[in-house]
Amino acid sequence: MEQNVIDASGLLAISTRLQRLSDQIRKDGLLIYKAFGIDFQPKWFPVLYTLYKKSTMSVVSLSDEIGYAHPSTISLLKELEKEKLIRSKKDKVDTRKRLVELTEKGTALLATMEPVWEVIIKATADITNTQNNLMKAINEVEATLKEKSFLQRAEVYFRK
Amino acid sequence: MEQNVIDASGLLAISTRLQRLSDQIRKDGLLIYKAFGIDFQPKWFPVLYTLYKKSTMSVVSLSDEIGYAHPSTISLLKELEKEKLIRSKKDKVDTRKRLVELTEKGTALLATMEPVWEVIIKATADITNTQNNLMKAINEVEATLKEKSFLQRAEVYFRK
DNA sequence: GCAATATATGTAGTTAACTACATATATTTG
DNA sequence: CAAATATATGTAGTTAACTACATATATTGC
Repeated sequence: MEQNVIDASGLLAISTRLQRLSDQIRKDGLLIYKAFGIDFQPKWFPVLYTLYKKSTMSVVSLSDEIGYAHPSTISLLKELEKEKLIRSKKDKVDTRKRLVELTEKGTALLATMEPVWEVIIKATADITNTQNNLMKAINEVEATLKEKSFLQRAEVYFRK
Repeated sequence: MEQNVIDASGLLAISTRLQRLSDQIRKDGLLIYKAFGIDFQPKWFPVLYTLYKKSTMSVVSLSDEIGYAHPSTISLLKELEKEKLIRSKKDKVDTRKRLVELTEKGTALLATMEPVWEVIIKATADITNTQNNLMKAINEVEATLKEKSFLQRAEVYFRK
């Protein structure tokens, strides 16, 4: 059981570790879509999946839903528009808003992806089905952080 | 218990979730160092901490240790050299190698950081001390992935 | 002991998120 | 109802990692 210095530093490097794992999973995700012959980038997933489930949304509500800053969403939408997977129109009631939806091509693509998602879900269940479940741990940590931020918690120990 | 579409997609979005959490923790980390009046960026942590523990290392072995691609390490080292926190010299045995070590300033900085780490360790223990322990979950998942990659696992379900 | 291969370092350019700022429209308030 | 404030979208520039490629030195194998 060799261990590197960063692992040994335990909790200190948690952010680094999370990022590394995220990266690894994303890259494998790309390979899986390729293996299925589907022209799809994992980074598109949050936007497309949300539109698939909610049909029409404004830019900001979409950003909130997927947890991205709105400029990130805008640049994804530009890319998806170029791919003709989504389109948008003005909201007639609130003209500030731009309403985004899947095109027929987009809907069709997502339909072909459903079986791939099933495979991904199974493979991910596979890897997270350990003593401490990663998805559950993330959910729990995010809930804990919502209650009281990391900084606020640190401040308590700081004063002691 | 409101839930957004991405959360509801469960395992599919795991990479996105990991990244978001990593970012949040990193930002709070930066605030904590600031609160302690320490001029330090969380991204420096892996390199500096490893040098603190191992004294002298080559660029590639350092990269392996912290799990980064070597160009990432090189650019961190450049930055740290500008800050006069590290220095480097040629290996006399293998002249390809550049040996990196902390300067006195670097060592001094890290010494002042030890109490901050304690606070960070406590605060992180706080947030990860949930039913499913995040650090343990990460360790377990990484070990599982080392055995057999995500793609290889997906391929098994693909064939079924 | 030289040719082929492997390893170490470095540079250039990419990526996918971010923050800060700008502008247009809606909503609220005195 | 006009001024002040809030919200929605968009642009520009930054960041922190990456991959691909280039070069120099070391090691291996015939």
